[in-house]
Amino acid sequence: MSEIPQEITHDQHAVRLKKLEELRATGIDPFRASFTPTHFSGEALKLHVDGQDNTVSVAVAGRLVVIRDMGKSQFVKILDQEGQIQLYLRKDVVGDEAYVAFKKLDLGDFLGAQGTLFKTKSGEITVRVEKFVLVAKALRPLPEKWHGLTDSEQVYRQRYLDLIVNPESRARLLLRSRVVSHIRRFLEERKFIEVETPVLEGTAGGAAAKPFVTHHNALGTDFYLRIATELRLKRLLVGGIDRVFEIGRIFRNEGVSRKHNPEFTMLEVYQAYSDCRGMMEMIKSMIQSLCRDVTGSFSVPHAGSGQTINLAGEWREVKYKDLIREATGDPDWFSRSRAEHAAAADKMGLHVDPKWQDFEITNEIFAKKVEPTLIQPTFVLNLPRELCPLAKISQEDPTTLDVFELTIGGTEIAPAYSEQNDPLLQREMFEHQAGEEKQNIDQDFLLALEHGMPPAGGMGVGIDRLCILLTGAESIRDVILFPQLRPG
RNA sequence: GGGUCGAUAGCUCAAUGGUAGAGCAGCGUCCUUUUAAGUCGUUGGUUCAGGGUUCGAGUCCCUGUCGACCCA
Repeated sequence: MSEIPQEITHDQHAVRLKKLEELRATGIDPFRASFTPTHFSGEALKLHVDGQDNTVSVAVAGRLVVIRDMGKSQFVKILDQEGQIQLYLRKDVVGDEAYVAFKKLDLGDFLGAQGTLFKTKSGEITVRVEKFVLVAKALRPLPEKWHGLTDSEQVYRQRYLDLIVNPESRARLLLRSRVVSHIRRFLEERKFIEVETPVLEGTAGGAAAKPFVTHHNALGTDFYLRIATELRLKRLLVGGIDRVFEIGRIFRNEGVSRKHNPEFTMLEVYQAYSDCRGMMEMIKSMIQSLCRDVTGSFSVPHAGSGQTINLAGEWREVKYKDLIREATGDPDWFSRSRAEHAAAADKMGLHVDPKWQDFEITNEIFAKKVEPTLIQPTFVLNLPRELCPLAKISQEDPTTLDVFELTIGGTEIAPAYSEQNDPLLQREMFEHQAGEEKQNIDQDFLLALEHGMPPAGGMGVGIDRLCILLTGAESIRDVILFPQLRPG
């Protein structure tokens, strides 16, 4: 797109500036008017009693988004936080002078209006305006009313316009706030305590990801922006906070795509005396309560597959190794050599990096051939032990971990572990990490573990991805108010 | 990082290499229950930027900027 105009660049802007000057010439400062609404639009609409027109008086305020001028009367609509409400103005009610002033208003202006509620012929509850005031002038026009704003760049860069003219965007982004709020209440009811831990860290641990680096001038030190909150929250388990969570912004210095924003929001929850199983119950209850209380539906469309995701009832549980055996059609997959795995992966059309270790080849098959097919909610259990150094080893199969990955719509929504609390084993797991992706070792975290950490279940939930799932959005950018773009 | 596609009026979109248009918005008119209100008239363009080809470029070529999608 072209640059956002800063100067007077078109006639509509010039016309509005002229109107502003005219207002000021008559002693009105359209940016200093005071007005106190009594109700939001949604509240006002509920006050009308059927069959009793013009008995309830309200004062509402909002942005003028529709004008239907009918000569000596007008129907207009204003938009506030709760949505639109229609206003009806008559020349014989407000008076000649005020009516002329009203006609000079522009779409986009903020308006305060006081009047009584009635129902129109076609059944719309409307405010019959007695008094109004221009509370803030808009100097630039709104996007087109029917198509709204479709230019994706402008939608993201000028989100305020998107919110004004695209009701579906507005609903989707506001739903996110309700999701987060609901999660807080859900966890608080279960006696979890919300904390805030540092974004700036000396060691970026808790995950394998490239961090952003920044510099602290006074301390003369580089810091990393956190890539997970895990190691801080586990220190709090050590410190005696048995049920703890953080809904925190995480930063990863990696690609930007439909599924990735460099900063995103993750819920991490840790519960002492619980485990991976406990986390399974919790995530299922959490998501199902969101369906019940926030979105109002247990089924969501999945754009990629055309399927409908059903979040109700019990969710499938399946072991990682079984999924791999199924995908490769090889019941003895895990007793074969790296060379055989590489050949098989190649045959499946996958690119195999020669540097990869054996488990990384298998995991590529999982990522490319298995995960995308897991549309309905699926707990993938017993991941190979190389994949995460922070989880407990499974007792039934010591080559695997006591963990799950909840996958819905072909995307990982929440990984969870029975947390490793053996400090010696933890150190060993860190030091013997395999493969390309290695976590940094946080020595103070190991020291904390040596003081003793209760057994615990822990889980990370990608809030952005959860919102994509719940809203049927096609991109992470559609659930983030201001997604990252190249500076324009 | 690589590939494909895109950028034209405030917005949404047209325009065989040959005079840049429409709808909405704006401006002016008519209309006192409209629902994308309707009616009559009308203003508005550095076609993303910079080069090139051509008698002639919104259109073809090159470079760049920004975006979308796919791949790594």
